[in-house]
Amino acid sequence: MKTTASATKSEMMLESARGLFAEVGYEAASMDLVAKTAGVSKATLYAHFDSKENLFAEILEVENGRPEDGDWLPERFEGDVEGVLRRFARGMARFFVDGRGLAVYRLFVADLHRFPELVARFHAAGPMAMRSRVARLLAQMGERGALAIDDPETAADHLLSLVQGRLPFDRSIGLPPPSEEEIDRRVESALQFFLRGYAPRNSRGER
Amino acid sequence: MKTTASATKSEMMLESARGLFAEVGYEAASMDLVAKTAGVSKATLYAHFDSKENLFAEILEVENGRPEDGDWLPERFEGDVEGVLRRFARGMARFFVDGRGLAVYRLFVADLHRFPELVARFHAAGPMAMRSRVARLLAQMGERGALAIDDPETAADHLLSLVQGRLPFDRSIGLPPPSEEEIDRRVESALQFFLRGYAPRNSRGER
DNA sequence: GTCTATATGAGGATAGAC
DNA sequence: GTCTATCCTCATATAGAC
Repeated sequence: MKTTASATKSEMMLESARGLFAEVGYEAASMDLVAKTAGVSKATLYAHFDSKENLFAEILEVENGRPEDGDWLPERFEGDVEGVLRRFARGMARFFVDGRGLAVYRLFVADLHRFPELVARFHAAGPMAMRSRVARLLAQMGERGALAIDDPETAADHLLSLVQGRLPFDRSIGLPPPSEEEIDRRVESALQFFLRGYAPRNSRGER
Repeated sequence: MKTTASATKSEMMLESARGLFAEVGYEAASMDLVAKTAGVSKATLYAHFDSKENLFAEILEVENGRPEDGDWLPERFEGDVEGVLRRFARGMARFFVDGRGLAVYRLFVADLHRFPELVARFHAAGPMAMRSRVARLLAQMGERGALAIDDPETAADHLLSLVQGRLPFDRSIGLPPPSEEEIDRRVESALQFFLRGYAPRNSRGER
């Protein structure tokens, strides 16, 4: 079964490259190392991917565009606002402390500027797609009067900025991950602040 | 005047390295290029700085630790809260769109993890020092009853996260700078949101 | 498709003359 | 202190056999 064997090696190479790029960045992930980790020769690696840049682009596209498989970002709002937003905020905070969000964040900031032709596309497929989904959720909460949302996109920016905070930055520079309790503490204070700022207006039009 | 000539060459080298590191990052800023840009030979460069890592550390320490010379972050609070915070927010947004803040942000995220022994010190001297100054300012506003600040450090995190938002990230990956109007629009919405969330409580202890 | 072996070039660092 | 010329390592990429 040639195809199966081929597919397996292909997947090994992709998987190795994915892990190495995310772990050590573009420069430090040499093709030698990728090949060695995947258990193939460099020539084989180059037979599948024309160049290192090419390999990088393919990996990043998959990582970046893959919809978040966690169950913390629902497609539509049901239930109580605070519970839904807390679930989302906790999931996203962890996504940026140890998960794929952190890996993509580092690769974007450290290396994406070298591939100007990829910037717009990846930005739209990654960060902007996430913002759109959050904005849609907040808009639904606004429509039901559970929050006072004038501009969903801006509100989404505010929520995302607050929940991420310094987490991806601190992690990227090499600081150790905060404890679970510390993450939840930060998430909770950001969440309560967000809910205060976007609380529905009362009958006199005040907050 | 040997010393003057020496000092001049020294400064040329430092200035070139500073600009190149900030512009293209650690890897892409080769010692060949630094020397060429400074108008000296590589041997001269190495006579002044033992290694590239050494040069990087010296540059980053100066850039990072230099107190912000802009006049948008006052040492102590006087005047009206909204005006002071608006001035601060606008200054900081621009600092992270085109200024030294952006350069330091990129160097930190992209390259600092390679120098584990520098992380803690630079983090304390840079981002944490900024946070402390903002926290002090917010604490003073809280003491005068102009804002409801329970935890100044956390409030400072919230303000900094909101004002920076996606700006340094977007700029780092290679997106063009937003217009002046766009910056001010984002700053204003972040500011109004912050003021809502930290508005002083009324006589019944409500917001 | 996959391997071993190698071409080619870039970049960090140094030797030795002045 | 400063230069020119050079060493050496390592990384991308390829040639050629199987």
